[in-house]
Amino acid sequence: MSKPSLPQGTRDFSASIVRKRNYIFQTVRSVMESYGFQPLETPAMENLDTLMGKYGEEGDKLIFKILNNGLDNPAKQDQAKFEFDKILAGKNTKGLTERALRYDLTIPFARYVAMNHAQLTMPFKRYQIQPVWRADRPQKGRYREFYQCDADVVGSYSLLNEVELANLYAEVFKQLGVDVTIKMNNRKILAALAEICGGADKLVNITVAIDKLDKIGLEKVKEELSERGLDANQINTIETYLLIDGSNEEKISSLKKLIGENETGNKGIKELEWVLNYHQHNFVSTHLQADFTLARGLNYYTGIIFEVKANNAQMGSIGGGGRYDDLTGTFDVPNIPGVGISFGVDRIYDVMEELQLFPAEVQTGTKVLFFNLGDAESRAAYSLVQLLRNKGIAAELFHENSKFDKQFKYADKKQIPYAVIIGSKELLENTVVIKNLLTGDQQSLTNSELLSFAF
RNA sequence: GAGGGCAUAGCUCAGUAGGUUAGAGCGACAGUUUGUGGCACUGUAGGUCGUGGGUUCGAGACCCAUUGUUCUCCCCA
Repeated sequence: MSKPSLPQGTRDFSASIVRKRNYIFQTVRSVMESYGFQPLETPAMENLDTLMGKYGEEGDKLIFKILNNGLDNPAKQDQAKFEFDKILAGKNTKGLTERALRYDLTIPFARYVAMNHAQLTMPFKRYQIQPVWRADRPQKGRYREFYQCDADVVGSYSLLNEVELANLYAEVFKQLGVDVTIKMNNRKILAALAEICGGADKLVNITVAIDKLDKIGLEKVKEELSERGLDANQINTIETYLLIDGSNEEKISSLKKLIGENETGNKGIKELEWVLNYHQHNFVSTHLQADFTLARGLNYYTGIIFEVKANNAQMGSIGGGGRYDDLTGTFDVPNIPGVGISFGVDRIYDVMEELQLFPAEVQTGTKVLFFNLGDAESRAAYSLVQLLRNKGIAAELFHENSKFDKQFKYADKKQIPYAVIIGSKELLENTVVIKNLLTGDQQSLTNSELLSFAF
């Protein structure tokens, strides 16, 4: 047996990391619950049909497929070889694989809504926190298994959803202590820009190029636009658009001049203004920023789009989302609109680690360690341990009758704040010695005093 | 899909121009010290140098291949 190892792009999480990650999950979960979102969990695997073709050609390649069982059955080997040849010819894969690991949470959610829409109370608000898998080449901050954390509302066209989702973002990051900017734009505004630049068919080219602005800079974006077939005049218009700056109000008024009478564009501006103004007098408004350079790569967005950036950290977006019109159309259930957001848990973790935002309490494990000084002594200790555990205090009895030295070291390593010592003398008197391992102070307590001790 | 870097003890890494018996720190274990820890000191264990070939009198080091890992680009979270 060779050295055990981990599949590429996966990670083990040790205790302190799990605790910190759970702290993020719990915060997100409790805020989502307080906004009326309900939990949903879907299977790790979906039918391959459900996933294929939903993420574009590149995405299809990154779906982890699960090999069918029974392919090694001698009676079926000819069939298996025949199916394999079909795959080599680029044809269907049913004979060898018909299931795959979930690639994101959105399509499984759409599948769920399509299957259950008749029973669901609309608008339906769900959140989902589960791992997803991608056969991507791992690199910094990118893994083959990672968690997504999504909240979506389907069956409602109301902009109040966007208002609440912006609020939800602000609330979660306030609770986590991360100072953020919530950037907002509207796909309708980008669509208007495309129309002004000569045609709606240019929309995808324009959004893909603009999406890279942060990364590659204005000049490179212009080059890319040129490569994608836009002429100098059109690029000039886009540049004017990208250079719009100032406060939210100033930006919108500049944009209105540029957009002019374009109907889609004005609708988009109106929606954006409405959501921004809704938050005028609360803590959310200081975080909201109209940003017309925000594009987002995914093409299914049709209305307002979001992206969250941490203000004090070098890090890409730590959250994103937007409105899409026809989530379940691909499953033949038309006319269910939706809007959703997502939290980038791994990146949020990195930001919080960098800025040291995890509270110390996150790490507390065992509160008290009972020393083991022999069979009779440890029996007395064990019954006290159980009583403390029943009171919700994390307690342990050291399992070996080892030297003091060793038991102390165990407590140190696990950062256990209290030690309780029951020796022959204490055993006779029904008392314990409790020692604060940080200060070194110790005192003698009766057993009943120990049970009401403030740990 | 394309292109780089790295691979030596449980962990982090040294290892000069190829030359005897491959080192350090941390960690583990034991002792100083069997009812009071963290420190200190002393000692012990732990390596077929990722794998397979090749060059050489001689390879941890050089060459080729292979596997793993990591990073960049594409794409994405």
